[in-house]
Amino acid sequence: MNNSDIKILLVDDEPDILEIVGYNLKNEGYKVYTSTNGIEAVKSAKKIMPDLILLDIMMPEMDGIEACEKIRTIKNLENTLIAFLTARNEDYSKVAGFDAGADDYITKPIKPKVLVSKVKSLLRRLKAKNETDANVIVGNITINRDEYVIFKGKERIFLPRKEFELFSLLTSKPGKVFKREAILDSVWGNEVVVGGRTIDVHIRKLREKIGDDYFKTVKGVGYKFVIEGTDN
Amino acid sequence: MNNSDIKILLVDDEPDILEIVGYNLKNEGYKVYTSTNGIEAVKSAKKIMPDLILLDIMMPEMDGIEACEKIRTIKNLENTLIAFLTARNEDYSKVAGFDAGADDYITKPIKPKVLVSKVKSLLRRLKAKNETDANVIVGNITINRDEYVIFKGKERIFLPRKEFELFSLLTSKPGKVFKREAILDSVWGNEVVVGGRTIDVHIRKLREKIGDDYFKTVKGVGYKFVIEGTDN
DNA sequence: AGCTATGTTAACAGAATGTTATAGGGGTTA
DNA sequence: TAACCCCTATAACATTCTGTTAACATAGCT
Repeated sequence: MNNSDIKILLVDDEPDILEIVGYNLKNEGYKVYTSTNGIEAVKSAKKIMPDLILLDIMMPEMDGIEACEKIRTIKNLENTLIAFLTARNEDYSKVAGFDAGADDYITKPIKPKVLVSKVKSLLRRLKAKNETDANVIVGNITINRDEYVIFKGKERIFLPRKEFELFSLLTSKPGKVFKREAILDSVWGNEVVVGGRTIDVHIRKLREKIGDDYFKTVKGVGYKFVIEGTDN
Repeated sequence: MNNSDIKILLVDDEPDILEIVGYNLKNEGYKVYTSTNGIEAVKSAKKIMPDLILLDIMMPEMDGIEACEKIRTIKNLENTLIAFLTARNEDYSKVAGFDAGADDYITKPIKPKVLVSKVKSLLRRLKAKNETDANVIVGNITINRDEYVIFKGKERIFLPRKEFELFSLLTSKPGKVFKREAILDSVWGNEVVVGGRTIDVHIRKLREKIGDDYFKTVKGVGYKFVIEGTDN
């Protein structure tokens, strides 16, 4: 993503701030849009779909916090980052305690370099956020390797390590039969030797936690994961 | 920030060094650029805007120290790290005492592993530097990196360095499980070796100060930070 | 029935982590 | 400099959880 593809909405009631900050951001190649109050900001945000919104807290009409809350309710703006601009001497607690859905705050007076640095940092976070959503989805099951958690629909299921690895393996190719030997190799490693029933017990636990129907036994061969309903 | 986003400018008049060092750095996924003298290096630096410059001291045309000083006067390169490459028998004091603005120095002969390790360490510092001015908000927790202070709601909590670093890391991606190994790398540095229980004790302290529920253990893997209430 | 492969359960052992206390390093104050 | 405090790491012990196994049950096939 090129900088010129990145849209930043800058909201402040002081024209000076808009100018200075806007100038610096444009210099970095970002597309900059501005608003001077909360109401306008919310409208603009809907239209523009910015990647990042810099929001002054103290504003006429609608203050930054309220605006932030409004924006957070807009579906398409879920992935938009929001950072508050606050005067240094404003009580942190005002900001900190406020669960308005902001991702960061930047203290005034604003130093251009610091600002740019923060913006970059924020956008890196956005990028990371988008990239790491590398969740595997099979049927109504979602596997999040990052968080070591799986979802069955909206139900969150925690699996201990070995179970998670086993599940991970089976779901990596739904419908494919994994031979016992192959499972041992993959989950336990070729060096480790465990008794023959160990796999069965783990399958049992998976069936217990996730549902019997997802795991099909192929006698004399191994196991396979099948997507709900289908007989893959 | 992915490794492939990181640019390293390598400056030395010996082609062999450029090749060997360059090879090792590329292997780590960094983008590597080279120059063979100081003048060229300064020009390249302006264009490339590298994250890190490895600068030989003894060079024709313009030596490393002078080049370093020039580079330090360039605005956009303020955040660039510079490390000197020095022969082991050169007087350290010349280098160390020299206030040319270098961030580190690496002694020749260069051992690839040591080099890579140092580079990683330097880039960690860069990252830390960039993130220093980010006040992150996650759930009802606010992190002020400038002052090594966090807020839980309106409660102000002070954390010592290591604890803060650890907390900082975990909160950088709420929900994500950080493996012990990764935590050591990030908070302690890959060179430092500390006992296995150290992480646990630090986690313990964080739990004590911030709340048990925020830190979840994933046995055999690591720890993750979860936002209050949610089970992320 | 008898054989084989898998299902199921509970219990155990050890690994992994939780917890507390303590020592040493480094800095600060009197 | 001594007395003190804080941070950090480690040791030592407590606790929890996982992985494995044994033992028995069941199913399908010849």
